[in-house]
Amino acid sequence: MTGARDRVLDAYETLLIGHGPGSATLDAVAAAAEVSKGGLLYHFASKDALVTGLLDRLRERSAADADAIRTAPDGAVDYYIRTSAPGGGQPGGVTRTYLAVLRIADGSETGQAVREALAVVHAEEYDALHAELADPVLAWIAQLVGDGLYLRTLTGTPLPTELTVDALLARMRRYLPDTPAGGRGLPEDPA
Amino acid sequence: MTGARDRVLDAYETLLIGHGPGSATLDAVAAAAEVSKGGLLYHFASKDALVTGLLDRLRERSAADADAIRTAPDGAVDYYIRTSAPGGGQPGGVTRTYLAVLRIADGSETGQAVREALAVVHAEEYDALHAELADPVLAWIAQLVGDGLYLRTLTGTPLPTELTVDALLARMRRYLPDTPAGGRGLPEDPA
DNA sequence: GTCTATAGGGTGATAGAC
DNA sequence: GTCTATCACCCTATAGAC
Repeated sequence: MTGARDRVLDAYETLLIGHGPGSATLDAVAAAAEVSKGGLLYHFASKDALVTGLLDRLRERSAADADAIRTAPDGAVDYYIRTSAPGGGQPGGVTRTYLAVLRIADGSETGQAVREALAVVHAEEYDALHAELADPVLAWIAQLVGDGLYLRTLTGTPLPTELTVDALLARMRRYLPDTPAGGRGLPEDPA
Repeated sequence: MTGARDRVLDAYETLLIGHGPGSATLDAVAAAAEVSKGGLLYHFASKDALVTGLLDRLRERSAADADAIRTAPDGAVDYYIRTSAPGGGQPGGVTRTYLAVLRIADGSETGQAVREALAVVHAEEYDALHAELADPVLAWIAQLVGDGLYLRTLTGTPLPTELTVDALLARMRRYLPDTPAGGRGLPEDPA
């Protein structure tokens, strides 16, 4: 049985991703986490505290993910693109938390803290990609492609049917100086 | 003096982009548009109608922008990337409307209509890029890079200081089959 | 056409029992 | 630690004056 605190954060993430910030009320979060509203407010004294808790989780997971990017067996770009694509995130990984936090990055007062946390995540991702790619512009392009995929997930727009992440990666690999050996048997790029 | 209807939509966009959907209440929109709440509700009978009005504007502007992409003097990619970068959108252009609509793309009932409108925009952009680039995967990469820049604008994350849109475009141009002649005197890529 | 006033529903937060 | 009950507030939408 996982702790109530984590269940609450999981529920908050799920509601933010699936139904947006307007539906992620304290009542709805408590219900989804199977806690009473009072129980929720025992763990997180206010809605701001709930947001702060989610940001803390984001920072933890982002740091762990930066390591995962650096040590990914098929290379940083492969890992980053795959985890950015719709459905690519693991439960418990950064991706879900990141997508949830994106939805509360508004211009409000607490939104400021959210944006600062996101800036840190972006910088960590970039550094991890840069560590493998050396070329700053190339690292940036790789990150932007991944971020574009995040935006697709965010809006729920399906990927064009004739385009696959494998094809995307195969093409990007062409532009990269030299990714670590082997690979996972990607299809050859037909173009 | 522009019509009240357009002023209301402008104000709604501004609030969505600057302070998020939670702050874009009818009161706030009316105040920002310098109309009374009753006056606002005369033009848009409900909040849903306001959203619908914004989606209509998005569709109009997206169609116009797809043409602009196709006829851009420095090429489709140049145009798309530049208008996607933070600060690249013109007032009255798609970019602002698009960024505003992104914020209301939740999983609610009206959110469904929002997501469908966004899917149309994405498809139109892709087709316009594809028309110039021929290669589908390349068109997709160009679009994703632009979308990554949108995500940066959305979260307010500043671009890494050593990275400029000009450098990004110079590098991407290398990968493109052959962009229309001339260009705007872009700096040579130092790498 | 544009406004004021108000009804009705929902949200965040507190108090206090167990 | 977790729950129920309740308050004060804000938001959407309507009714009706001008």
